[in-house]
Amino acid sequence: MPLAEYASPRTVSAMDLVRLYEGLCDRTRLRLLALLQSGPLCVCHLQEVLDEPQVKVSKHLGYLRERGLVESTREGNWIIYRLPATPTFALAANLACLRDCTDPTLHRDAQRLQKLRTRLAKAKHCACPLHD
Amino acid sequence: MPLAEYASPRTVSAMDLVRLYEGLCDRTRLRLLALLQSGPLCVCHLQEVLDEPQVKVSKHLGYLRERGLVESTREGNWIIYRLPATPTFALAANLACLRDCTDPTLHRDAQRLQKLRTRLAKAKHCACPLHD
DNA sequence: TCACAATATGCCGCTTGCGGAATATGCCTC
DNA sequence: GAGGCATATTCCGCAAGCGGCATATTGTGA
Repeated sequence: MPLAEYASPRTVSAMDLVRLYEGLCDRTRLRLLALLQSGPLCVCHLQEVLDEPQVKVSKHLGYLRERGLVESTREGNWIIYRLPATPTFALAANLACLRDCTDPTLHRDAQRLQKLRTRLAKAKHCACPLHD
Repeated sequence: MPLAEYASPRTVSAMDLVRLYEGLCDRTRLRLLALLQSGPLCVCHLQEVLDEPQVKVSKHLGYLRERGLVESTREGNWIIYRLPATPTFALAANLACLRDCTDPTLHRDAQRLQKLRTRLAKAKHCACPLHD
């Protein structure tokens, strides 16, 4: 999605930027954000793709949510995480940087997510509402 | 300066990005980077504009230098800090965000720097080689 | 109401960051 | 080479981040 499509104001305070960068300065959180760029996901799928313990994924998602880098909604037992509907310009710019990032782990994550998606599309092994 | 003028590769590793964001996620460091966008500066001038203790300024500059967000050269007694000659795309993008940032402190800093520059241009109260 | 599934929270130990006081380093001048 | 200036480094104490274990919360379905 080109940056111009984001309607949020370009101008923010310095502390807004600090909060953004606090969210971005961890490898696991960058992996989560990279995955969410392909669409909303529930925690269990993020956990499966990252192959990290549930508590670790949950805490990092909470950290991102506190700082407005992701949003979440509950759907039954599941909590769906997504990128904000109208991200700030700075967030959008850094998500674009993340898309350009050539990193073996991010690449592997993307592949694992794609496999997960096709697997769920065929045989619904998961009750997650994203894959009805 | 438009982003397109930066020749550095767009692609970096995830850890490169983490190191960048570690440098960016502090208010004092954002103030330093904002000031350096108007050109190289020695520590004493940065310290004067920020009105912060010398050790604090020096440590944050060291932190930025370790992560490649600034470069430094010694000139006699003075050490001149500047933004990298060829910043990464991600750094350039975030410096642009910083320029768009409307923040009272950043604004005050910019004004203080301008006053300092004109003062030094008139009567050379400072031996700093940047103002010969 | 009970068991279960998905997710979050509290606590602990470890590491890192941050600010400040004191001290060290490097360079210049006399 | 002694003294002074600009800057960096070393400790210290404190706060915050991070990972893991255990446990709590919230919702679902029988």
